[in-house]
Order: sequence, then C-alpha cells, then structure tokens
Amino acid sequence: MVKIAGGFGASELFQFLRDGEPRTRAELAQLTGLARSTISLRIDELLEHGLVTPVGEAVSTGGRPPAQIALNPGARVVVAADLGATHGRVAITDLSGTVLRSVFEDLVIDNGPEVVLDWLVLTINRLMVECDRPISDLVAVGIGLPGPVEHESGRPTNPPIMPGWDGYDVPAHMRRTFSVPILVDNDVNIMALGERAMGWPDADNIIFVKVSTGIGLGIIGGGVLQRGAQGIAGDIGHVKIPRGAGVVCKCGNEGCLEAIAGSPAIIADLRGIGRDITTVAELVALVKSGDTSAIQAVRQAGRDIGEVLTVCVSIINPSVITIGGALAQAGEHIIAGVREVVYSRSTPFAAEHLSIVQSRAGEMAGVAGASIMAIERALSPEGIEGIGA
Amino acid sequence: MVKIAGGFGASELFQFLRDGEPRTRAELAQLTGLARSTISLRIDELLEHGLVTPVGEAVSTGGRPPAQIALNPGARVVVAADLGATHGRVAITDLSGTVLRSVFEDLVIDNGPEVVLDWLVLTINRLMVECDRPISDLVAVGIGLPGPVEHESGRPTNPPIMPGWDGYDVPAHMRRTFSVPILVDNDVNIMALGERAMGWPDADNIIFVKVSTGIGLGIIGGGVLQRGAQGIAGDIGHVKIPRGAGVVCKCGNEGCLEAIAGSPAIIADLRGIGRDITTVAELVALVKSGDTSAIQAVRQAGRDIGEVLTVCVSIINPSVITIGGALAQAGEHIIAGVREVVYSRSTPFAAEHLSIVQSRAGEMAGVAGASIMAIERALSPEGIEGIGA
DNA sequence: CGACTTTCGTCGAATATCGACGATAGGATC
DNA sequence: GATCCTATCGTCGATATTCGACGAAAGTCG
Repeated sequence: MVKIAGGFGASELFQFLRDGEPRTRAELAQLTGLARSTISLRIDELLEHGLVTPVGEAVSTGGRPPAQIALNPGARVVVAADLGATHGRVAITDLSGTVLRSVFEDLVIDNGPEVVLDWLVLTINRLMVECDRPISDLVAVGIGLPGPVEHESGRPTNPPIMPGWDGYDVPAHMRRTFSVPILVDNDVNIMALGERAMGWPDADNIIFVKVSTGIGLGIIGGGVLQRGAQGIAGDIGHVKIPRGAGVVCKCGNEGCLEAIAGSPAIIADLRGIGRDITTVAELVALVKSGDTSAIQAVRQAGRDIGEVLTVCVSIINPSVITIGGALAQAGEHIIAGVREVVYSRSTPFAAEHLSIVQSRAGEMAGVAGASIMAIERALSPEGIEGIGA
Repeated sequence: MVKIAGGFGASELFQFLRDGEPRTRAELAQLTGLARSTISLRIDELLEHGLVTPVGEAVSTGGRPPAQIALNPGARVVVAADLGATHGRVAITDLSGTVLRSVFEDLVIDNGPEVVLDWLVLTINRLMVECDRPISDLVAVGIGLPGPVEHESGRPTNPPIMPGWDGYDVPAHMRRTFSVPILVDNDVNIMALGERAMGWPDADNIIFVKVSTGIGLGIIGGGVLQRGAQGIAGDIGHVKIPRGAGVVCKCGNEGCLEAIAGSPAIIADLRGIGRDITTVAELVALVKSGDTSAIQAVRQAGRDIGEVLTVCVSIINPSVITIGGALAQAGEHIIAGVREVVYSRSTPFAAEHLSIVQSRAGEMAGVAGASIMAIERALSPEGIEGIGA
C-alpha cells in the first residue's frame, strides 16, 4: 500500500531539516505544531539512522541552552555525473552537495549507452572505494546528458548527437548495479540547477546560458526547472537571427544562432583570417592572450546571443541571466556583448532588476546540479522513507 | 498557531475529492491509506458542511453497491472578474467553475481603483442577490487586470495603462467588504488558466496569446503559471521584429511587435487605403465580410506574431499555443499566419507535437481563469479550513 | 427464494500524541 | 562562588485518534 496520509512520521519531520539549518526541538515544535515530546521521539528516530546530528547548543535565553539539531550531510552520499560529448565528470557528494571525490576523464559519448554507462558504473564503484564508503551509503544517482531527455522516464529523445542513445532506458541500466533512484536530465538543465544552488539560491526565475559548441538555455521559472512538453525547452541553438542570413546550419536551415555564434563558427571565422586554432580551448586561450580579432569575434557572438536573450527576457522575465559553458571561460567579452544588446533592447522595467553575469558555478555547474537533483529526490518524503526513516 | 502537521482531517480528505470525480469510501481509503471507518467519519463531517454530496451508487461487484461521494459544486460560490480597459465581465461561479450569473458592462479603468473597485463591489452584491445566495456563500474572489500585477500582494506594478492603479492594494480594498481571499493577476495570465481548464486540462506547457490592442502571452510551464520575477513574463508587445524597422512605437523604441501587429496599427493601415474603421470590432467585421485587404493585413499580423512565437516555442517547448483576444474573433486568418511561420521555422521535433489553434474559451477565458484561480485558493487545505471543515 | 458478496455504521481495542513533572544545565544575582 | 531563576530535555500517565472486527444492510447470482 502506498502511504499517502497517515501520521506525522520521522520522514515528515525531516523535511523541516532539509535545508541544513540547525534547529532546536522547540523551533521544530513551533513549525510543525506538534508537542515537544513528540518531536523528541522523532528526533531520536532520525538520530538512530544518523540522518541528523546534534550541532552544539544555541544561545541560552536565560535557562538551559537548547540543543541544536541539523541535517547530517555525511550520513549518505549521492553520485553526480555530468557527461559531455567528449568528457565526463563524475563526483560523489554528500547530502549538502559538497564534493567528496571527483574525476574528470575523456569519454566518447558516441560509443553508445552500454559502453559509457558501464564505464560510469565502474567509475562510481571506484570513487566509492576511494571515499571509503560502502555502496549501501549511496542513495541516489543524478546524470546529465548532452541532449534532450524525457526526465520522467530518463530516456534520451531524438538527440542530435549521442548515436545509439535514442530512447535508451538509462535508469534501468544503472539500476542493474545500483538499486537507488536514478535521475537523468539534459546537461544544460542540471547546470541551471547547479548555478542557482551555488550562486542564486533565492532566485525563482533564472536563465543559465551554455555557450560552447552548441548554445542552450536552462530555465528555472516560478522556482521550477522548465523542461517543456518534450524536454527540449531552452533549445535556442536553431533560432533564426537576422545577421545569419545566408549562413547554412548543419540542421539544414539557414541563419541559426548556433551557426553564427557557436564555437565552431567563431573558430572557422578566425581560421579564415589566419589564426591557427581548432578547439574551443585554443579559442579561449587566444582571447585571453588579447588577440583583437578573437575578442571582437567573441563579443559579436555575445551580441548575437543577446538578440535571442532579449526575447527570452520578455517571455520569462528572469531576475538573473548567467553565462556559462566552455566559451564563457574567455572572460567578460561574451557577457559584454550580451549586456550591450539585452539592456538596450529590453523594457526599462524588466532590465532594471535583471543581472547578467558570468556563471558562478563554472565548470562544476553540471555536477552541482546533478547532485542537487539526486539529493532532492533522496531527501523527499518518499526517498527518505526508503533510506530507513 | 498555524496548523502544519497534525492529523488527517476533513480538509485533507477533501483534497482527494476536489477534481469533482465521484469516489466510493473504499476508493478513498485506498487512496489515503486510512481505514474505511476513519474515512466515514471524515465524510460525515464534509456532508454536514455540505461540501460533498452522495451521488447515486456505483455498480455492484456482487454485493451491496457502494455509495459514491463527490464534491458538491453548489455548496459555495466564487466571484470571477475580468476587467479590461473599457469593459468588465463579472461572474458568479460555483466550485466547478460553472457560471451561475454574469454581467458584461462598460467600464473605464482610467477612473482609478477606488471608482472601479467600488463598482465591482456593488456588482458582486447585485449578482449575489440575483443568484439568491447569501454573501456568506462567497469563499473567494479572483480578479484579472489589464496590466502587470505582483500576484503575491495583489498590487498592479508599473501598468502602462490604468493610471492611478500603480501599487494600489486591490485585495485590501475588496476585503473592506468581503472578508475572503482576494486573488489578483494579469488578465492574460488568467486567460491562460481559463483556456487550459476549458480546453486542455492535460497540457502542462501551454501558451495563450492575446491579440488585441496589445499583444501578450500567458504561459503555463511545467504545469504552473509563469509570472516571472516582476510579474511581466509573457510581455512580448515590445519585442523587436525585422519587419518593424523604422516604425515608431508609443513606448519610444522602434520596430516593436505591437506597433506593427497590434490592432491600432492594422486599423491605421487599413484607414490609409480608404477603409472607414476605428474599432477592433469594426476591423473584425470587415475581415468577416471578406475584405481582401483586411484579411491580408490580419494574416500578416499573424505572421509577425509568429516570428516571436517561433522563439517562444524554442524556449518554452509548449504542446499547445492558443490564440485569443478580440482580434482572434476574426476567424482563422491570424492563426493561418502564425502557423505559416511557426511550423516552417521550428525544429521538426518541436513542431511535430505542437498544436496551434484558436482559443476554445473565447471571450470567457478571462472569467474562467479568474474563477479557477479563486476556486484553487478556496479549496486548498488552508482555504477549506476557513470554510468550515 | 436462499446463499453469497460487498458495503456501511458502530464500538471496543490499539496506537499515537499530548501535557505535566522532575531532572538538567546554564545565566543572573548578591 | 553559592544560590536562585529560567528554559530545555526526557519520561510517563492521560487523552484523543485511528484501527479492525462485527453485525446489519443491500444488492447479485444460482
């Protein structure tokens, strides 16, 4: 039987401690409306499972100082995996999202799901051993993939890259080894989650822009991640922009944003005027070296992206836009281009409270978000139930 | 004390009956995990308050046929008000959203909040009398206003029209007479709510387009209404489109969508070639009469709006776009223009499962949405608590 | 028409929650 | 530094709520 109603058990009380803030029993009684004695019973239960710990004492208000209870982040761990086209980052984090151990390795997503996910399983096992943690401490796995994912089922859908992954049941594969919840999502989506967690915890409307080979948006609107009807919300790489007239995109259309402002386009342009670069890393290095043409090209890309973001601002009305992805490593030039266009085109009221800044989470945005996604599930009332409370 | 935890009272059980579907006691026991005897106690409580009623019997499965219990929509009523710049529609609806009585009257929003809201109060009182309902049956009021509203506080913020309304505490004014929850939102937002309820109950990602004097979007993403950081999400009237180059908008910029595709622009164009029209209604009539120039103008407006909607599709990835507002009354011409652009520009995958259709709720979208918003609040656990369960 | 099946309402039993009380651990006062 | 005061903590009996069983009720099926 699925327990929906029923009493106020330890898992329900635990929800009031999820944020990591230490609280006294009295505070919890106030919050929940239960008697202090009942709270104590629940706390004992949670203490037994190690999910919470006493955290010193609060200041006395004239009598015996109240003991503070807080989430014990080290009680369990989750896996956060951010898989790209050519690299993968896998981390073990505790329940506060703190990375305990991580690896960044080459990886060929084109090898297909069997090979890649088997590698992921091995890597997780290895990291768990290195952390000196039994597998039983693992309570959830979050995975980001470089393409559209139907989040409910965890299956990639129509990915433009990732041959062999279309419709593959990623959670089922992972559950063959780890019998815990497996959460899968688009890499840009989890980056948005990570970015919010690390930099803008109070922002309910935030847009994360990934600028790299492709250009994509992770959108948090009304406090929740926006995935859209088919999991392809934020897929702005093939929006048509005026400056792209005549430029053919690999998607078959012409004038796509990606075909003008994506890193391959910028690199090709710079090669055309004699710069010997082929990778994004080399492009970033060239910009950082102060090469004027490269700087101009990147700034123009920022302007082009800004064209589309201006419309996003009108539609979503975010309070923050953060720019991340490999190309964002090249300093403020892209952002300067974005700002130039967005601030001049948006209505004053919308622009007034809008921050456009570089990603604070940087390269860790992906694993941070995957970790959040996994923790969120693990600590939910249903998840906690499974853990043992 | 705010009751947060505590037992499973009648208000909690009520949540399982909110959808209006009749259920047997056994089904409710299954759903909630409570014993049948406990369910019976709660049902009795709800029956006493009249919030639910027995609805015949379900088919016997070999024994005594189970009695069906369902929400009693007539138990209470809510007020739904859709106030525009020059007209207002006010309705009394039951808890299923069925309109019991409504009026559509001229109204000058420029008269300011005091005058307009006093009129609203009088109108509500009159309608309640006409419905033969005591004021005590009223449990919530939903109001839509033609401008940005900070929904949490119910105050208009920086409205481009509605002089005198900026920052006015609408709920406080209404509560002077009706001590019930007062919900206020942008008119386009409530139209989106109404449209979904009346036409697309299962769509979690839907865009409602209001095409009239202004052009705005009501966006439901991930199942929740998207309001944005300042309540101006979906405000696409001043997005720049290429065809608008050189056309000055009343906002001061040039090339705004509204300055090209809004009804004043279309009317001005048609007057320029000798058509004697001044109002939207006349424009609609002209289109319906088969005037080729008018049809072409409206279709072109559809294409212009489609330009912006194409970007929306990439960003939001909706499953439905519905076109409403005064101009949408002019038949399929606008929609044809929108489809023309959106379907040809969007990625095949996004376009494949996207329906672009005329509003099903039509002129009632606003009050339908305001009614939903009010009912939603009234039937929530906190709201029901206040009603008496 | 009687046996069977399933639901409904009631009531005692089981369980969970509450409130009070003494113990505990500091701060305040002299 | 000893004593009083205050506020929290853990325990335990009292209380309220929920459960499960039982008989009555209301149909179906043979």
